[in-house]
Amino acid sequence: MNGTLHDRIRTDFETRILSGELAPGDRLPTEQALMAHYGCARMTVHKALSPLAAAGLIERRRKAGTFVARPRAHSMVLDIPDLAAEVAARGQAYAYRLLGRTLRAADASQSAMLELDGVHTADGRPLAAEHRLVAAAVAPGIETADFARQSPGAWLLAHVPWSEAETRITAAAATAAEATTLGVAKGAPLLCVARRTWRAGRLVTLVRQAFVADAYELVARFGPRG
Amino acid sequence: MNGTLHDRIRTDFETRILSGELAPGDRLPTEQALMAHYGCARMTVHKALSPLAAAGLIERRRKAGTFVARPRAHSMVLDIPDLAAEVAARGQAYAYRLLGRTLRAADASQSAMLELDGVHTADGRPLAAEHRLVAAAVAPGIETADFARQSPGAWLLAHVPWSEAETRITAAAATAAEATTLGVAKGAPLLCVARRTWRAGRLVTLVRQAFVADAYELVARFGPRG
DNA sequence: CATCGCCTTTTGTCTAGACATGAGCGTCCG
DNA sequence: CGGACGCTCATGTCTAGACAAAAGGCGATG
Repeated sequence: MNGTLHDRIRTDFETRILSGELAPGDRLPTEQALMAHYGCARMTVHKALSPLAAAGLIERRRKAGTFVARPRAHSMVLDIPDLAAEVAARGQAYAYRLLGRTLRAADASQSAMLELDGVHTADGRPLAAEHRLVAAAVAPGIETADFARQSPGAWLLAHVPWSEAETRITAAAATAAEATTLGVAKGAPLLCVARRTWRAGRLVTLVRQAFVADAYELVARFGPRG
Repeated sequence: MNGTLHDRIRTDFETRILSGELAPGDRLPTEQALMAHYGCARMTVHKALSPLAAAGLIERRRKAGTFVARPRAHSMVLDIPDLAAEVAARGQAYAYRLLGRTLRAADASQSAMLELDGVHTADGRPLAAEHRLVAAAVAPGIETADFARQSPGAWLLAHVPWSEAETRITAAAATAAEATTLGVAKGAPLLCVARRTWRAGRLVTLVRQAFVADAYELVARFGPRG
C-alpha cells in the first residue's frame, strides 16, 4: 500500500485476513518462505508481521509458526473530538459560557478542587451542559484562567498533560436543572459522557457532559482507514 | 519494562512524556546520541521510537530531529464487549429472544437482507432491543441459523469476518414499540448504539441496539494499561 | 535583499548475518 | 508403556553497516 516493502507485506496479509481469504487458525508461511517469496531479508518480513501480532490479528509461536488469530472481543477507536472544532466544522459558531465557579477547599478525602459549571453552545443553541472538577494542585494557573473565550477542557488540553483517561458513556433523562440550562423538557433523553483524567496517577479532572440527544453523536471506527 | 532493550528505551520515553517531564515541543536526543547512551545499534533505538511515532506521542522530522508531539484531538479505545460475556461477568443469566424475522428481497437499491428483531435480556429483564439487517449474500448459512441459543451478533462474529466497522452512539427517547419491548415508559432515555459492518467494501450487517439507560454503559480508555 | 541550489544532518529502510528463546517432537532408557 | 532428554525449527532480538529521502542551513548568485 505504502511505498515501503514491509508495508506492502503487512497490508498484503492484513487484507487477506480481513477479507476472510485467510481464516482463523490458518497457518502463514514461515519467515524463511516469505524471505524467498518477497526476495528480502528476514528483518523486513519480521518488521511487517510484528505489528500484526501486536494488533492481535495474528498469533506467533516459536517452532510452531504464525497463525491467523481467532476474532476476539473487538475494540474500536473512539474519536473524542474537540467540541469547538467539531462545531466549527459544521459551520456553526461555537461558544462556552461559564455558569458557575466554586473553589472547594481541600479536606481529608481529597485535595482542593475547582468546580466549574458551564454550557457549550452552537450558534447560540445549547449543545451540552458541563460539570467539571479540576484538581487545583495539578493544574497551576487555572484559578486565574479566563473561560469566557476558552472552555476549561481546551485550557486543560493546552496546559496540563495527562497520561490516562477513562470515559463512561450513558444515557439519562434531563434533570430540572439540566433541562433549564439546555432548553429542553425535563426528562428529555441526554447523551452523558463522564470522563476522569489522571496524570502520573493523580486525578487531574473529572467532567460530566450532558449532550442534547438529537444534537450530538459519538462515532467509533475500526478499519484500515485508521 | 519488558526484558528487551528496545522495550526499555520505548517505555523510558513513554513515561517521561506522559508524566510531563518531557513537555510538548521538547526535542529528544538524536538516534546517534541514544545509540551512545544505551550502548546499542541504531536499529534498536529506531525500533523503540517508531511505535511512539506511530502512536502519535512523538513526531519525527528528518534533519530536524524528534519532538514530543502536542496533544491533539485524542482518540480512545472503546471496548465493544460481547453482550453475553458482559452479562455473565455480572453474574446474571444472559438470553437473546428473537421477536421477528423477515427476508427482504433484493431490489434495485440493495441486495437481499434478512431483517431480525430481538431483545437481549439479563436475568430475564430486558437489557436492549436490537434491530438488525444482514446481507444474505455475504452471510451464507444465516437463513438456517438458530437464534434461540445464540444472538445474531454472536453468530456473525463466529461465521463472517469483517474488515471495517463504524459505530454511532446516541441517546434517544423510547418509542412506543421499544417501550413495550424493554418494559420501560414511552419516552424513557435509551442509549443507542448503531453499527455498520463491512467486509471488503460490502455491507455485512447494520444493527441498532437500544439499551435501557440505567442498565448499561460504554467505557472507553486511554492509557498505558492498554 | 531574495532565491536557487548544494551540503549536511537526521531519520527511514533494508541487508546479511549472529545468538537467544522456546516449543514441538522424536528418541532413548527405565 | 511412559517420562526425561535432547534435537531442530521457527520466531525474537540485536548488530554493523549501507543507501535513500527529506528538510534545515548556508552560501553563491542574480
